[in-house]
Amino acid sequence: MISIDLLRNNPQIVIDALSKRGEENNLEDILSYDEKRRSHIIENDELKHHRNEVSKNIGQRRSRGEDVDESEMEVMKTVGEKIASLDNDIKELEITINDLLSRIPNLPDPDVPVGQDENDNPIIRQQGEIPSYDFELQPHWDIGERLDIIDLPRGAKLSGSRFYSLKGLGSKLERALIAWMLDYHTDKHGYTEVSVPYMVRQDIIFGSGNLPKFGDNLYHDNEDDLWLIPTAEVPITGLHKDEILEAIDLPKYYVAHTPCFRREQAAAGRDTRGIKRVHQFHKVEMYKIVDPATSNSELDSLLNDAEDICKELGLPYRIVQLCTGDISFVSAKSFDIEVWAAGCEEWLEVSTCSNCTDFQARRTSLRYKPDAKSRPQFVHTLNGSGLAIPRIMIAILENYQQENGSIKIPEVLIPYTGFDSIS
RNA sequence: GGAGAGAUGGCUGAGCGGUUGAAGGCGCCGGUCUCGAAAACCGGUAUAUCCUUUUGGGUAUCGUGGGUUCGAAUCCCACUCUCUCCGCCA
Repeated sequence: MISIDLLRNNPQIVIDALSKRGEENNLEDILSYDEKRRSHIIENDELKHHRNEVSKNIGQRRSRGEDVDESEMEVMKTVGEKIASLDNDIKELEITINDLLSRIPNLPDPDVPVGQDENDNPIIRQQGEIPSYDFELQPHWDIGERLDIIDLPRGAKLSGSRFYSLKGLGSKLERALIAWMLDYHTDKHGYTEVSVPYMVRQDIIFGSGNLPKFGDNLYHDNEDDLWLIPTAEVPITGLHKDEILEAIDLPKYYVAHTPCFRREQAAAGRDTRGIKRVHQFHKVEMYKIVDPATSNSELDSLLNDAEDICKELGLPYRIVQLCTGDISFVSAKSFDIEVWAAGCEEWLEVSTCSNCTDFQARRTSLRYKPDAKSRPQFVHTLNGSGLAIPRIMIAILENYQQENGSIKIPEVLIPYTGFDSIS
């Protein structure tokens, strides 16, 4: 949610920032509803003030045993009716304003390169050489079938297309990756591990910015009105909803493993083979709640934390900055990490690290007091995958192929897998 | 799923329908005292929103949403959540 104050006082700043994202919004409507709302509040507050005075006075006279004229109360009854009707108008205006405001994306950071779509995303740096192989490489879906560790047909039998099943050492590899990543971020990077529900209430998923605009991409349980999380970012954002933190509580670093559920309606027909784009996958997610002044440097360190995982696994990767047209709805500034998958010969997005500034904090009402005397301020929140498991599995399977058809396990994982190759 | 109890400020805990934004206690902040500290004493200590914006003032908020009333923390209804017991269950 962007700040209504900013929109009121500096509409041009908002318009310019949004136009860099290629967004057109009916900001004039919001401003006129806002003006109407405020004028109603002024009128209503005066009426309420009047009513409070008269009622208090009636009470005082009653307690002194004086008579109170019935007609006086008749007059106040009509005042009460007027107040009720204004209350109602104001509430409706606020719902309208809130709904319009909640559909406006975050404003991009001034540093973010201006562009239309992913084709305008600059590559910031590349780490590691793309290895060359003197034998023919297989894509992961062939490897997985040949080694009997990924079972796509049976995954589909259970749940339909874009679901997969793992088996044997494939399952163990998945489990090892999750455990290792969690340990790495908690031990080496100072994150606190949290376990959170995978289904959340509507207000929680609104807070992270996935509703109202992106409900199509989510699974929803009608029976109990709960939403399956598309990422751990959603419940972690909600963890401190409606709280006012102390300055010494910041920064908070959280890491969580959860499954992620995505309907991927918009991606129909894309990436249909293998486990690159699926409806349910595991992910280790990093999350930061920070002092607003520090959020961009916190983004750099978040990105480094995610990169460390790629480095430790020995996977070549590159950092791509998302341009204004490609950053997500909630983000002010984002970097993607893409690892090289040697078998299908493409760069796979395994993490997006984002500074969401105060956008989610506003939606979820998450504030802090800079010091004991000052008023509460919104914190900044950041999130990034650390990392998405299936795509990392793809990269490991494809990049660590050996000439004899086996897969070598990266050194750091062996204590977790208990084996050093899959054959 | 059944039965019962409860929800008040950072915490604890009062609150006959009428100066109750809310007693008392604890905590926290500032001050007095002190060489310093503790103790004691004095003062302050919620959030949102609107108007003025230096100061200040109005309104709303006692789980949430409705209702009764000139006036609701207090009465009525619905819902949510927490706790206890029974049942079921990984």
